[in-house]
Amino acid sequence: MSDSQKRYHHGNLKDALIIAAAELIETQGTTDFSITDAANRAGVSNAAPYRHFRDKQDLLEHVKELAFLGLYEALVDARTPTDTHQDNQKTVISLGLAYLRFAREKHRFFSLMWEQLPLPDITTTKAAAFYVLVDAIAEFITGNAEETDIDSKSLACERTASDLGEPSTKETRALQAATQLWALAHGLATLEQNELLNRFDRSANAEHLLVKSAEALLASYT
Amino acid sequence: MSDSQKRYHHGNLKDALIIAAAELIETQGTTDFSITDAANRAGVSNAAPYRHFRDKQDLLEHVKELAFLGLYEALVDARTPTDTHQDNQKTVISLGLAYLRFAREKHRFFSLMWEQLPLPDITTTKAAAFYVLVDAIAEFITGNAEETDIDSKSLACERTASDLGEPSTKETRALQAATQLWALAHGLATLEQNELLNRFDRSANAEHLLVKSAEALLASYT
DNA sequence: GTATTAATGTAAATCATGTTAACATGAGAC
DNA sequence: GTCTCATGTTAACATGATTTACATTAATAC
Repeated sequence: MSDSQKRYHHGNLKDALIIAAAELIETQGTTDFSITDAANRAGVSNAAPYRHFRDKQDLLEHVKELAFLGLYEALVDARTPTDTHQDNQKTVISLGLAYLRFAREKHRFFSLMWEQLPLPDITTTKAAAFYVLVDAIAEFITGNAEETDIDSKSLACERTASDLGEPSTKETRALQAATQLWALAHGLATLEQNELLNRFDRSANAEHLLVKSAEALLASYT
Repeated sequence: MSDSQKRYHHGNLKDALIIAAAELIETQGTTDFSITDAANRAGVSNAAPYRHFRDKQDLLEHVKELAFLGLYEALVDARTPTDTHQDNQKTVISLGLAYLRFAREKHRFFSLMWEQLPLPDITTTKAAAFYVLVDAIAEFITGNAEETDIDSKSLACERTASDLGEPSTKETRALQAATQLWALAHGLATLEQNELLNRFDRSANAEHLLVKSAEALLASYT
């Protein structure tokens, strides 16, 4: 009982439940899990979760938030220091590849992230992940690496829509391009998971298609 | 009791249940429905569905198949007779726009279609819908309208992977381009539903982004 | 036509699970 | 130390999926 001695109060049950739920989703093939299982895994009774979450959906939202954090981190890790315009393009593409990799390796999470209807408010981490891509593309368009402290993992999402006011034309173009790239990567990942990718053409390959498409799209911004 | 007199046997319960489930999904905002509700709506007891479906998941698969049929039809309807190469590009784009429209108007279905894990086998209608796009792009690439009876709604999917053998280079390119376009449209639709599209740039617009992207992508095939 | 059989429906029971209510415990404020 | 609130527990309860035993009808054989 060195560490796992039963205390009446867990101490950090909320996070433990989120992690337990995430593990269950990853372990069992499905995006569905039972409150009871998650509670047991966290070592508490099946009613305890209701002290921390309104209902199951609420817990699920927190798992989703965690998933978006994972995506955000995967994208941040994929960024590479850039010097030249050519490197900037490489960075953008490597973000796209990281997106594909994330969708493949965490495909249960990836499904979950887009499963339910839009919440009233966009999640913080969702915006943050999006902005990683926007920033990279903005640098590509600007054509120089006037970096925004590329190493820090601090959430880039402090910058919300209201902060922006009217976005500059250059920023608008970056947003537009980022949306196109995200859509592309997202679609490729989804098609791959649904086996529409190499069903008819065995040689089809998400990475190759992404690079080819990204080049074509970015070319229209040069 | 002109028509709705209670007979012990329903007559066409299987289809009735699929439709009932589809209606429930559309009516209630959620992709979740209860077997009981579907059964009641079809006028039978809650156990009757099990004569026609292994379990709820099985019924859901059939609803999904119906949804893909709807997509297929939406795409077929969006095709336009083509004469010139320019028209061929318009057809491709109009297919993309139809995809966006479908996702918007039937968004519960659209979510459902991509929700679960890949089935062991691709659904027939999924392949058919995909081939509508492939055909249009093949015509675009070929540069002439050597139509494949454009009016018939007969499922284009008779042609399966095994029929294809080694696809020709031209066919491979069409498949590749179709995949890119589908991915793009799918991603844009998903981002729109998740409100990532115009969150930061109010002027962002799925249709506009699709046209712009499609032009850039198709340009790389000319 | 009538008997047999398979298909299809019902009612009732079971089981899992989300959710709530009433009560218990313990940590920190005073 | 006592009070109080946050946090857990146990014991219902409700919903809904699924199964079992039985009922009804359609189809088929004769």
